[in-house]
Amino acid sequence: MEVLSISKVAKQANINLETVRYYEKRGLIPEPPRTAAGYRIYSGEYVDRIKFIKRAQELGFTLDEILQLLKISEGGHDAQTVKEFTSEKISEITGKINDLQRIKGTLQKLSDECPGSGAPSNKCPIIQDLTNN
Amino acid sequence: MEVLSISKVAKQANINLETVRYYEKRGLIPEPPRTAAGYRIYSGEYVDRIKFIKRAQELGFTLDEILQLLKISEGGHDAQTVKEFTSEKISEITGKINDLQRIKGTLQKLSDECPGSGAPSNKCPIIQDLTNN
DNA sequence: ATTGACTCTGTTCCTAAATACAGACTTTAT
DNA sequence: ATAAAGTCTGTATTTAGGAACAGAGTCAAT
Repeated sequence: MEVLSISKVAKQANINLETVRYYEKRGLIPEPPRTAAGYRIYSGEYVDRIKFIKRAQELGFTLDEILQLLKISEGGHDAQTVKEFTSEKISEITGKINDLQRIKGTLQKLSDECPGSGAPSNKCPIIQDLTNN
Repeated sequence: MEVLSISKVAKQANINLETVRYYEKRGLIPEPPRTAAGYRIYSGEYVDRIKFIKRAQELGFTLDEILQLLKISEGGHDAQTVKEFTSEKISEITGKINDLQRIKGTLQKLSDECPGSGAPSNKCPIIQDLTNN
């Protein structure tokens, strides 16, 4: 298993070195083992975990929500808890997918209509996409 | 067409009143007409627009990105610009949808395995979802 | 064994997005 | 016509998420 210093893990995850420590403080990544001198020792799994965090953020999750996701996926919870949590998150995510698809559709239409022979009426109210009804 | 004061528009859009003015300053909503005394006069369309903004944020877009989305959808841009913008956004959105679907799948699996007869091995590394490969 | 590159903890600073406040005017309801 | 509620502009503060020091210790290469 590869061994990484904090600067290497940061570089591989394409994140600032200070942010790695910040995530540790937030509990988003486990405290890694240390060398005798106190240097943090990482493995590749940390890189994946950090990448997951960054991507989840881009998908609109806050760090607190991401922490919840990570915790629940690590097991050790009773069925009741898992059921409740997942079903709520799943419907939330389904809603996001839906809305993104609508926006995507609108952009597609906008693009298709655009080279518009001559029609200059390319006005596509994207707002309608997320108007619930 | 309904006429709304700033506090009403804020309430309907479920947003802080100050944020309405802030969005106006950022150019996210057009400057509304004013009464003789200088009070802003809104219509229902503003509510929709604000809701769109809030939701788009939840989908991971920044206010600057949302401004771009709104502008492009309002027409008046040359084909070249629209094509470039939309194709980039579309692929970005497609990526988001993809990743959300993966997370959703993992949560689903987690939930399904969970009531787990007796198996206490409900450990579902959600991180694998977004590990690009 | 000294120089340069890393890392440590702790504190400070920064940016985006929002929210709060101050002081003055306006409108509504009594 | 007066009090309460709403609004105005402009400035200041807050929060989340990070990024930047400062001062001290550590490691690797010459």
